[in-house]
Order: sequence, then structure tokens, then C-alpha cells
Amino acid sequence: MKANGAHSMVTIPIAMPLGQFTARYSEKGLAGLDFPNNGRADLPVGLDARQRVPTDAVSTPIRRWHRTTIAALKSVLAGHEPDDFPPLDWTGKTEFQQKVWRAMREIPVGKTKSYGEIAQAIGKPKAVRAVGGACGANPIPVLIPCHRVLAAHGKIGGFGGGLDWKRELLRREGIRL
DNA sequence: GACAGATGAAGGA
DNA sequence: TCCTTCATCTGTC
Repeated sequence: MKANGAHSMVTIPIAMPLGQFTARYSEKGLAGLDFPNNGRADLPVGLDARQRVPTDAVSTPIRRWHRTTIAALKSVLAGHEPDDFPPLDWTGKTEFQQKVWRAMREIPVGKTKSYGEIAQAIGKPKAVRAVGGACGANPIPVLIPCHRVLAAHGKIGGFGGGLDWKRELLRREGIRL
């Protein structure tokens, strides 16, 4: 029953102690993850223990992926490696970006790499700035650990979701700058 | 085609 | 140590 359009996207909130994340799913898998916008206090933070998943409106695989996503998110925020990942939908992304993101996913919890090291890992040691661009285009922060990518010499670099998030995520993984 | 960018290295103050 | 300049590559307009 794909009532609406060819690529209907399902958006489901995830209530965490840090705030409400938002997951987006396509028919192929997890397509996006948003940080809580804690700049605005008008959004009620869902601190109910239960996650509100509209089970009647979401297909079975998406419900399963969502469970996996929540578990993975909790793991990373607790500072350890997730047991499992949902399938990720990178439709519409370039080959280069997917290479960069795959390389980032191989950084273990608690370790960091520099933009230059990612560039080397994908065989393009000089494409360091392009790697930065791909990081910024990362639709699934936290699960694709762009926060573990620092500039050279341990400098913090940048972060799309705000540098505070980057520092917080690194702190939770036991990384000190 | 031109330009900007979540870089990196080098050189000068 | 900090700032500026420059090399280099990809994405976007």
C-alpha cells in the first residue's frame, strides 16, 4: 500500500535523555537521522519510556529497522560499539560520499581519525577538503561517526550539527581533545 | 565554468 | 602560537 508517491519517507521521533532525535526511513532503510534541536524549548521532549511508533502506518521492516536504530543510537551514546545497524539508504548520494562514509564507519569507538587519514583510506590522499565536504553531507550522524573525524593535530574541526554535539559525543566515547 | 569548503602544510610576525 | 597563503579535490550552482 504505497498510497503516497514513489518514495514515501517515514519520519519517526526517538526520545532519548539528550532530547528527541528524528529518524527518517525510506523503503530501503534508514535514510536520515537528526539531532534534537535543543535550541528550542517549545518542543516537548518525549521522556516517556515508550517510543511512540505509529505501528499502523509503518511497514514491518521499518519497525524492525527502527528498533535496531534505537539500540544502535543508545549504544553509541553510551560509548560502545552497536551490536547491529539498520540498512542505510544512500540513494542519491555520490560514490565519493559513500566511500567516505564507509571509511568513517570503520573507525572504532573511542578512536579518531583526521580528514587526511580518511582521504588516504579511500585512496585519494589529496582529497582532504572534499572529505570534509562529504562529512558535512552525512545524513546519518552518530551512526556514521563523522564526529570521530578531527582536523590534523587533534584540532576539533567542524560539525554540521554544531560543535557542542561533536564534543559531547567524543566525551561520551572517552576521547579528550 | 566558477567557487566554496567540517583540510593541511608552510612561512612569517 | 596565531594568521595568511597556497595546493588540491569534490559538490553545487
